[in-house]
Amino acid sequence: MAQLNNVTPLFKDLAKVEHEHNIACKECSLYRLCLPLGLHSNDLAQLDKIIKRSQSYTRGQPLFATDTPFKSIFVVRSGSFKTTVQASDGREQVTGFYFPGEFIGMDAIYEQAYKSTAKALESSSVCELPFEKLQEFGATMPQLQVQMMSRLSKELSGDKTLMFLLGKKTAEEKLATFLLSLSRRFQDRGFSAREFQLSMSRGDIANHLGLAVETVSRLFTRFQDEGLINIQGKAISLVDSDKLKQLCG
Amino acid sequence: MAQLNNVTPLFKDLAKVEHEHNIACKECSLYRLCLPLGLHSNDLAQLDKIIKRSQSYTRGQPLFATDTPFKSIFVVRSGSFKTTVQASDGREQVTGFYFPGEFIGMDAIYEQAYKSTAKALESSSVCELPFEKLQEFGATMPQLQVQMMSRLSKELSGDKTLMFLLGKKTAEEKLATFLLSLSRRFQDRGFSAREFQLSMSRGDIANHLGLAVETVSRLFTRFQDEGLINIQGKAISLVDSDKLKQLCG
DNA sequence: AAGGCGCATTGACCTGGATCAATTATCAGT
DNA sequence: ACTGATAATTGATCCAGGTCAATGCGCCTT
Repeated sequence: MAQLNNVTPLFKDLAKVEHEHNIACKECSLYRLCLPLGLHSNDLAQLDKIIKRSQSYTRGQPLFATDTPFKSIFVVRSGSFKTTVQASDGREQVTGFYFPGEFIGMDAIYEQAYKSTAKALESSSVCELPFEKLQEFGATMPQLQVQMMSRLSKELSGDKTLMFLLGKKTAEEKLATFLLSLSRRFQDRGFSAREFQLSMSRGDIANHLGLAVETVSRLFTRFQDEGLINIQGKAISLVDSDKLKQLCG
Repeated sequence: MAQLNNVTPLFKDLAKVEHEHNIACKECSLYRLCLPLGLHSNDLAQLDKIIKRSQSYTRGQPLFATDTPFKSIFVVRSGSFKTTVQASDGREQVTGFYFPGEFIGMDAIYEQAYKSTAKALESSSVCELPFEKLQEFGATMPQLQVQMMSRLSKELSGDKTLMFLLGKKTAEEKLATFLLSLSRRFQDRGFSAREFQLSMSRGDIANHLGLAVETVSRLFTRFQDEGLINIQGKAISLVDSDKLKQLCG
């Protein structure tokens, strides 16, 4: 329950020590989730040199904006981010939420410009990977290229799943799926799969799932009434994740 | 109007000559849309050797099925394909349509298994790129890796756009956007942006856009009544693409 | 040319979730 | 501790687009 009331930024503790210091990749607590995985240690040392480490962002601060030139890919170090695409009429779609070890900005490689906006959801930090350097290194480190492609492919695969969710699932299924996806990601990062903080607003969740805020709010209440979850503000606890799993469709 | 009544497979003529012969990449009419773009000619010759060329598929025939091991990426040579993701309850989402020069199967790299199904929409052919070989070559041809990443990134970027469409657009906006996207792709391939054949069924279109078949059918009729398009079966002609552009939102 | 089958169209009706509106929490800043 | 702003909840109503049902149209097969 202590964790439920913990209002410090998500994952802060995970990278607490490293946050202020320029710790090397191989000492980083995110190592096994991150890009360098599988590199030889001399290659890793090389990579280490080009990474701009632990840049900090506060809640709402943009990591990059739409239509700015592409320079770097970012890896979340601590905290969390959201990405959105906008239409000229102001409508926008939250295309993803990003947690430590996840990559942001890969969809900009082709156009050589960011086609989305990334914003911090809380106090967060990233490692910046200058893409040009990454390419240079790739020439001598095929393993790095494989890793990069693998990452791109993973996001692609996730996007297809999201397309299914947006196109075919009901509101209930959407929200259940979303909660379990978060749960799994928290678990992968060594946190409780049962209790965590939602760093994004109800509005962000609704937008991401193609729903209205009111619908999300009502569903949270209903899920709680039905004993599936326990939610209080940003603190959520998955009481019956089996039932939740069934609701995913 | 002749083209409207042309019932031969889409793009057949584009790759007609090459279709039966094992023509080299640099002689291929799709060259400027395809992977080898930007490779040095000796690298290209190498690549040429590993490509399994012009395999043919008939309407409805699967290129690969969900959960089969990942071996190759495919490039459409002629005709067209659709990809779908399925849920256990039978629901499925058409995640994309693919035309000559476009890549299929890139979302399988990470999982090392296809997580979607690809089916030919008409008589079609592909070039198969064995991924393992592609990786080997990548070690000595950084340019190839860049191309691959660029491709992956392009699809990623397209998927985000599709997410916006699925999550935020009205039925009318969805269909208008879809038609113009097709139009642009036909144009890129040297065909008329105004008149073309829809190789996919109304059902496929509806599914892809997160709509019911009936809605798509009604919209086609309405667009025609309003003088925006001319449609007769699979043959469509964009009469007022400016107005159509306005409808995209 | 007749029958059959899948696809497409059209009409009538219904509903899940959006929208509108009114409170009520929550929280950041002083 | 107070306060204004922003986010979240809850209720009432509405409508875009889904569902159901009937019919029409190619197109293939014999």
